[in-house]
Amino acid sequence: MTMNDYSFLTRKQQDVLDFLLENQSHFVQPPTLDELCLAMGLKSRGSLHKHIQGLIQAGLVEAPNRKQRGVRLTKLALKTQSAALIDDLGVPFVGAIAAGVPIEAVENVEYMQVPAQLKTENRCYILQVRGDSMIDDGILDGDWVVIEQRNHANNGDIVVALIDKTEATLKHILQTPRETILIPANQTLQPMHFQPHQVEVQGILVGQMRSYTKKL
Amino acid sequence: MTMNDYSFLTRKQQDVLDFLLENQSHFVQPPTLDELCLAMGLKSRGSLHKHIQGLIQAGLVEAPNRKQRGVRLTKLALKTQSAALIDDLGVPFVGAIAAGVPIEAVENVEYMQVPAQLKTENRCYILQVRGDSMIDDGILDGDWVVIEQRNHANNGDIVVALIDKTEATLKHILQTPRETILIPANQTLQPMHFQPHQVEVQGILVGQMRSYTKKL
DNA sequence: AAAACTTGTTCTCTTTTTGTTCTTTAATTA
DNA sequence: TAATTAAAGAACAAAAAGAGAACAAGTTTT
Repeated sequence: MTMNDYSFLTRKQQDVLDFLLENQSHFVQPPTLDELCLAMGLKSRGSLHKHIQGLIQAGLVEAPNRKQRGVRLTKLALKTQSAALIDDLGVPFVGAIAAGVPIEAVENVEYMQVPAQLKTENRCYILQVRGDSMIDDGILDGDWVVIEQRNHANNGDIVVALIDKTEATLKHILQTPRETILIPANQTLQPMHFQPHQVEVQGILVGQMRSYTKKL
Repeated sequence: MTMNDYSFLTRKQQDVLDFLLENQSHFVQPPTLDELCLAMGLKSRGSLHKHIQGLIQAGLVEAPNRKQRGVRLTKLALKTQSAALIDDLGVPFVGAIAAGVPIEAVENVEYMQVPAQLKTENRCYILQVRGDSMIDDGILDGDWVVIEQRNHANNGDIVVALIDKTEATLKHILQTPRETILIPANQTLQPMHFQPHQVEVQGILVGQMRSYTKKL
């Protein structure tokens, strides 16, 4: 199984690279040529040496250093790996959403590590909830919600809706040909009725998170 | 923050460090060079001495002290060890918790990548909530909760409590000298009163997650 | 207090490991 | 068949690891 496809690498170089990537860890000593030989089923260091040289030329393995031995991957190699395996970057936290106020964006976008279960295949982002309009659905003030970026929704979905291009809010949506209704999950609040063209779906709720120790 | 990169250590230095980390708890007193030699199968203190010097330079072993002998690890060494374990694996998902039923453990422990905001420095694990006993706190059936492993709690904390060593439940806790009260967050349910010795705290709630797409 | 023992340190010397280079051999391709 | 490529193995130098002796400063035993 090749994890990365560097077409300019030979077959054996690929194999070596894959092995290094799989067994790489910050906390383990990089393997020596002999150990790599054993792992790859070679009997001579000399044979392996040529492949390593190729990987060094490709910038995927650190240039040898008389002082620091072992075959270690470069940052480049590690970077391309994480990009290939999972989106290791996480999900961007873009701001807070309060009923009736546009999304207040954060200046420096942070990325949060989100478990796979809380996101979808498609582009997602994170908002922090302000207010109690969804409290009956167990979405409290301060919760983070994972939103899948979309411009359409099904009836009953919880959506990020932009009203009249000015106000953003998190609500249940009910769309009919004549009107669009945004329904809070809070017995003290009333559903809001709009002309369909007034409401723009910006995403649907796919995940939610809460911290009981860090409040902000 | 600098990544814990031990790659500047030589093989043997790493071996010695590993040994010290693994057996650290077994030593009443920090081991002497001779004891370490014996343990590592060396015949000369002089050989070992060089490796220890390397570890001292790396800040992983305490600088020697004529008065206080033995090889002792620094705080840094202990810290980086636990950091290595937790960061790589994520948080283990150990099972489901329903009011009045022991935790049903999953057979193959999965690890979930949890955002830093939802966990603490200490050991955490994940449970899936069954039932509606905490619904007024916005904790719904099917939610995942992140629990910090602990055996004590403060009044008002939401805890995983083991009752009479048989039933596990997620509730608010109120401890007095005479009794321990477990309080559900559900208007239709009553607080439960116990003798203090009947209730065992297994952890406190530090984070919570919900998926709107994957139900199980 | 003196002798004997521990413990960490330093030194020299030897052995082993490791990366490199080279030649030879086997396998594959043109 | 000639040319190309990959592997094996030998040889080598530098680094790392090890053994053992010697020594100083402290402990313990006598």
